[in-house]
Amino acid sequence: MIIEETLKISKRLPECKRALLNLLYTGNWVSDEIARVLKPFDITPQQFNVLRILKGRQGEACSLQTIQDRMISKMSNTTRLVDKLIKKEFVERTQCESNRRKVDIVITAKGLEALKEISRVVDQSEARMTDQLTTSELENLNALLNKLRTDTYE
Amino acid sequence: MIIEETLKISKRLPECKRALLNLLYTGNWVSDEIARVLKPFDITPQQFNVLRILKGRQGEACSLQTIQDRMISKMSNTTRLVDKLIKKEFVERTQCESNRRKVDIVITAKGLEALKEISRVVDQSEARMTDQLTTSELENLNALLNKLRTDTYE
DNA sequence: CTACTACATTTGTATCGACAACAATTGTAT
DNA sequence: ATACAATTGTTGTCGATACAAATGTAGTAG
Repeated sequence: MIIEETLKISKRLPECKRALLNLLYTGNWVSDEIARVLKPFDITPQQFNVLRILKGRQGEACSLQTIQDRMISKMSNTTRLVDKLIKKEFVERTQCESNRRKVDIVITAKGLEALKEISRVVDQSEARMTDQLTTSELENLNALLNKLRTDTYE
Repeated sequence: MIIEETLKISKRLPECKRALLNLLYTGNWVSDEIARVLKPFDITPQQFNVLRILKGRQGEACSLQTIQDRMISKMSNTTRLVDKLIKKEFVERTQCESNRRKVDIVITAKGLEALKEISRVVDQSEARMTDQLTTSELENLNALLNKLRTDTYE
């Protein structure tokens, strides 16, 4: 269904507005679905994202700044996001030795375990959401999104 | 720049995960930019979206439910979002005559005026964000996003 | 008419997030 | 060495948001 139908917009939009609208709408469609499957595990998409980032580091510690940089949606307050993960005992925080301004965040065994379990249903959900597109269409989509973000003013 | 580079992900992701990650990241990239240009006008993307929806109705009243349905990102509390627009005198709320459960929301002259002014800078921003893609690439992107959302289970 | 269900919005509450001020540490220039 | 700026993270505050319960209205079955 084209985006104007979905949002019941009467007149046809210029292609540039259509694309951005479609991108935002589809992005929300995806993140709502992810949030929905995460809900039973009592974890937010942001928290899940952080756990994945930490797992990707294979045990190596990570500063808040590094986490921030790698998050899908940048946050203004990573401290308190990580606090929630500490409360759940999914991560641990220690002061960094070499630079005492920094903190070292690492994922715990419990965090890895939880991540593994949650990833199963997220993977399923992700596969289902993309099953309308072939691999080459997905590649095409990736290429277009990358090109879109190539801002000459940056 | 490919998404793994941008988010510094070491291993190459399966195409399906790449696409969803890219979609979410690029969606945030767009909405952050829109929020940034709206900021000086002291209006949120959501509020701006509602004003555009109401303008699209050409003076015809709109219920909260209708607004909700047409919003890019669905909200759990449209009442209070509209309250903010009322406080700014951009919209007016009256009880619907034919069905007193509903409320009629209409955009005011002041709201239309503000929307017109704000739209100028938003249009510019939108044009700039998409200037890396040709019209046919934008059409292609739209088609892929539409196809992605074609969920067989809905 | 009454009871019951569905609908549309509002309100209460608890959490989340943005933003700015603050604190601690490190780097740098004189 | 001292002063100043930059980096990194934390905390306070306030507005935004999600979610559930409540309110008021409409439709419907008996």
